[in-house]
Amino acid sequence: MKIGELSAATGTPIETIRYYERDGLLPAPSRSEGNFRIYDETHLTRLTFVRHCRALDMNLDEVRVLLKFRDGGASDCGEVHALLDEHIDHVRVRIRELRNLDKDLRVLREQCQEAPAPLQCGILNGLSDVGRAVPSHSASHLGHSHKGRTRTAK
Amino acid sequence: MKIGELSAATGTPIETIRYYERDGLLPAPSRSEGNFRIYDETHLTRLTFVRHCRALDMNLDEVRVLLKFRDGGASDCGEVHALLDEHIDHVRVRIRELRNLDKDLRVLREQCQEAPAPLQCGILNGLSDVGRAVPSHSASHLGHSHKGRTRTAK
DNA sequence: TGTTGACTCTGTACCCACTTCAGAGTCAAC
DNA sequence: GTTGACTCTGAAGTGGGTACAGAGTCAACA
Repeated sequence: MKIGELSAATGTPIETIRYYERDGLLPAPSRSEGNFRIYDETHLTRLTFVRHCRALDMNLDEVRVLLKFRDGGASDCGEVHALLDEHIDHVRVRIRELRNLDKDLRVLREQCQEAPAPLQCGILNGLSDVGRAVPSHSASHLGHSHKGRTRTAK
Repeated sequence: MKIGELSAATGTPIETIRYYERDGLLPAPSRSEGNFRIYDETHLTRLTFVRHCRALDMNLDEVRVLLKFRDGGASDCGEVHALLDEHIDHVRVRIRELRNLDKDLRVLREQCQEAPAPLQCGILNGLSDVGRAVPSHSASHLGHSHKGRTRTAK
């Protein structure tokens, strides 16, 4: 299987596959005479595993840990459960943060329902207000609500 | 006001203030004889504005747009409303995504309640399953649930 | 006056998880 | 033999900062 086929089979951009190889998540495959990467079933399964983890928003370090367990690095899977539970906590914390954010944004939005001159706009003035405390909802170890990623395949 | 005072007054790391200046979000302030940056009230207000926007999870491009309106770049603030409404949509989409993620993670977690050998662990096997579709909840333009940021001040 | 220590300066590199690009090589089909 | 799709490597860019190194500034205290 060449890289394009693996890409299509897993919905992973080719560049990402090569990146995973450089990063040690995928073992370097054998090569054809013309130096093309040739993958087998084990690569397909492993890449699928990685992509499932990523789709569940795990970072690559977490994926690395799970891969180690998958490769037989532990006698039971208690640590797998712990990692997953912690990850679930991360996600829930982030949901709470974003809900608070949503509330703040709604309050801000209501400060200017009409469309007056910007100088009178309650939104812009609200954002400039030095006295008002900055809401700290997004101060956790969790990431943004912006910036695209995980564009499935090409 | 020197940069350390501005940092304390707004809860913004010094390096971030210099970064905003480089990035054009804050105008270059005047300098003291010893080449220290000297800020006034307008810098304080502007930086506060930027930090409020960031606390609401807007990206710097959105902040730039709002700053332009704030600087008098529009006759009414309809566009401010539009930007805010769109941002609120972003946040809500991300909340929905994360809820779906949470559901998927709970399902996965239930596939292995005991702690058997990793080879029998339903979680690891579930993640490896090539047949199972990768859930595409996080395929939007929105970001991660991981990776820390916005550490308020120092 | 000298020295300490807190503060500030510039410039560069690093973080994550990719993505994009340039320029070259490979290969099957026509 | 040529076309065009595919693949290769290596380097640089993305966002929004963070983390240095090494040098300079400055007020306070002895």
